Parts: sequence; structure tokens; C-alpha cells
Amino acid sequence: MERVIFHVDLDAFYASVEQLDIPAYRGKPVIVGGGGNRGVVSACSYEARAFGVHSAMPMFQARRLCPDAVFTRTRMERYSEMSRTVFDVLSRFSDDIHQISIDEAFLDMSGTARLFGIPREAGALLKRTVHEETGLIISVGIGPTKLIAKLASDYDKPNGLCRVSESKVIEFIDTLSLSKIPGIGKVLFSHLHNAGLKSVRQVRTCSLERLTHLFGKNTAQYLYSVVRGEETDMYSRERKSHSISTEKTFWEDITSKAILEHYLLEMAHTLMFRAYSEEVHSGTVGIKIRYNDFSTVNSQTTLSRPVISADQVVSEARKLLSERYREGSAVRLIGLSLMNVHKGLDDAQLEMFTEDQEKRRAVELSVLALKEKGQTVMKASSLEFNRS
DNA sequence: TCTGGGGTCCTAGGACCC
DNA sequence: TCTGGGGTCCTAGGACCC
Repeated sequence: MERVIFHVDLDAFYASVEQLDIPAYRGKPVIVGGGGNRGVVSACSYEARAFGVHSAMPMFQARRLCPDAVFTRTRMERYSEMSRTVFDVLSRFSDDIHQISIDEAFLDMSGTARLFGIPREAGALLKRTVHEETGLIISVGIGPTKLIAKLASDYDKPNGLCRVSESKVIEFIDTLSLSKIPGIGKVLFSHLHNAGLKSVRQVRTCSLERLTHLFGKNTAQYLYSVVRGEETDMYSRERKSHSISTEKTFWEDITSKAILEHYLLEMAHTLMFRAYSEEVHSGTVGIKIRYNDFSTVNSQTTLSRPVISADQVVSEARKLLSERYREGSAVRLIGLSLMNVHKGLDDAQLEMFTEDQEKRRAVELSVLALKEKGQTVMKASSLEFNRS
């Protein structure tokens, strides 16, 4: 029996939520994104897309293309809330759901014909139910594999419903531009182009040996499978590692190491509070420095044991900054991350820490408890800069 | 007037071990 | 005494995704 995979995609999700919540926005170009002159578009309504605006476009460019649009900041909590509501609906259609992001999921709908009808009918019912219960519009792509389902939902958008049956897979992918294939970004696309491979069909005529010679083993194998409509492990791989990170692009370039250190201090607290509340720990601290010419430096250090306090993260981050920051250079972004994050911290591991470290951890944990109750507590050193 | 913020995965080189 | 090969861990950089 043919596998039936649905790919569900919320259309222009953030912008649609804004239009749903604020009736005056409906029917208008709505552009959601960061403020200031350095932001980019996070999402935009289809009315805005008609002006050539698209996500990831610099905000100034979007303003130029569509000066009369509604420009609004992201409200992630609200989008998460709406996302959960939609996923509740999805879970009534399948118990095998694979969430890809806040607005995307795969549903294995194999063998559900008796409950929801043939795939197209089930897709239509799903679209109708989501719309009735949330007011949001989804596109549904249906295929024998996750990859084909994803391409199908993208093919017919917005408010799409597209099914590609097993026998039509090759015919379908041959209509697509290589740039539409997940995993083929700007760089790989232009490399393919330079090698004379300009269509899905042309890549299919290329031997695995030649692809390997051109792009290396992994990329070659991926391309080879994709152009034949075969399932890849792209959406089924076990997560190898996990990391949490935060970064800040400044309104204006920063040239002061002291100010960079101040931001690292704030970000270390943000990250450690996340780690505390998610009950994870990490022994690898990394920083990212992006200079005003967009050149980017990453530096990381792995400690012999997990960090247990924000203070510890700050001191590691400062060391890295001192090693890598070209003093006086203009910085547009600073980032901090905890890599190789694991769940839990057992008593044996806690015993390895010094009394001082444990005291700091205890203080930070109680600050977290206060924060969760809605009170704001700040370190004195953090307040100094915030006053100005 | 340049290009967010949150991630994952891959590659490549060096250290180190057997 | 001039050097192998496999495995694993670590770091840096970069492609790609939503």
C-alpha cells in the first residue's frame, strides 16, 4: 500500500496571525520583522509579496518596495500560542506527527482512508477544520515521501492542496527548479549551474561518480536520491547534538570591548536561565563576533566539566573575546552559545563543583524562581549600563 | 542602506590514542 | 629514527533551513 505523507504549512504565518488579531490589517500588505534599519523581514502577507517583499529581505528594502505596508514587530508568544492550537487540530488527524518548525509539520496519514477518506478528501477536511477552529489557512502537500509532500505543499500555495501520487513523482519533480529543492541553497545552486546542471532532469542524467567528484560524497548521494524522488534521511535523522544560543545585532556598530563584555554578561544570564528551566547543561561555551564588514569569527572552548553558573559562562566568554576580538574594530553582532547540551545533571556531577560555584548556582536558581513569578531581578553590573 | 535570530549539519585539519 | 592507518574528540568556518 502506498505511504501517504502530509506536509502542512501555515501560510505567511506571523503575518496571518497579525491580520487575524487586528482586523484593520486584513487585506493589507503586512510586514513583520525587526525594527531599526538593520532588521530583516520575518514574514509578510501575500498582499506584501505582490510588491516583491519576501522573508529575510532587509527591512529598508521592504520599506522602499512597499512604503504603505503595515510594519509590525514579531510577537513570538502569540505565534507559539496559535501554533499550539493548530497542532492540537493536527493531532486529531494523525498520531504520527513530526513537527519541523513553529509553522510546519509532517503527518503520516497512511491507512486513514476509512476515517478521513482518500488523501485529497482528508487534506481538504484538514484544511477546513484548521480554518474553522483557528481562522488560519494552511497549505497541504501530499506525497509518498516526506520530501515529495514538502515539495507539493510549496507547489500550490497559498491555501494549497496538492497531491503527488507515487506514479507521478518523476513527472512532478521535473517541473521544479533546482532552487526549490530543500538543501539546494544559493551556493550549491550556482555550483550546479556552473557544472552545466541546470534542471532536475539534467542532474538525474549525471552519474553518482560525477556528482561525487563535483560535490563530495554526501551532497552527491543526496542529489542523486532527490532527483529520483527517493526519500532521503533529511527529515528522519537522529539529532546529533543540541545547542542553545542567543545573539544581538546592534543598532550601531560597537567598538568598545567593555560594552561587548556587558552584552556577553546579559546573554550569559539569558542562556543559563534557559538551561536551568529546560534542565540541561553543557560543557562547551562559544562566542560569535561579526564585524561591520560582515566577516565572522567563532570561538569555542570545551571544559572538563559542565558549566553550572552564568558567572562561569561569562568568564569563559570573556576569555574567548580577549583572544579573538581585534581591539578597536567595529562589531555589528555579538553572540553566545552553549553547545553539546545534555539533559540533566546528576548528584555525582554536582559534587565535582567547588563550594563557590555551587553558591553562585544557588543564587541564580533562586533568581530564576523569582523571574518565573514575574519579578525582575538584575545584577548590579548589568544595571550600570542600562541606566544610560 | 546593506544583509535577524534561532538552529542543524558538514568539512577539514590537528591532537591524541592504539 | 623521517614515519601507517583507523578512530575519536575538538575547533573554525560555512551552507542551509524556518
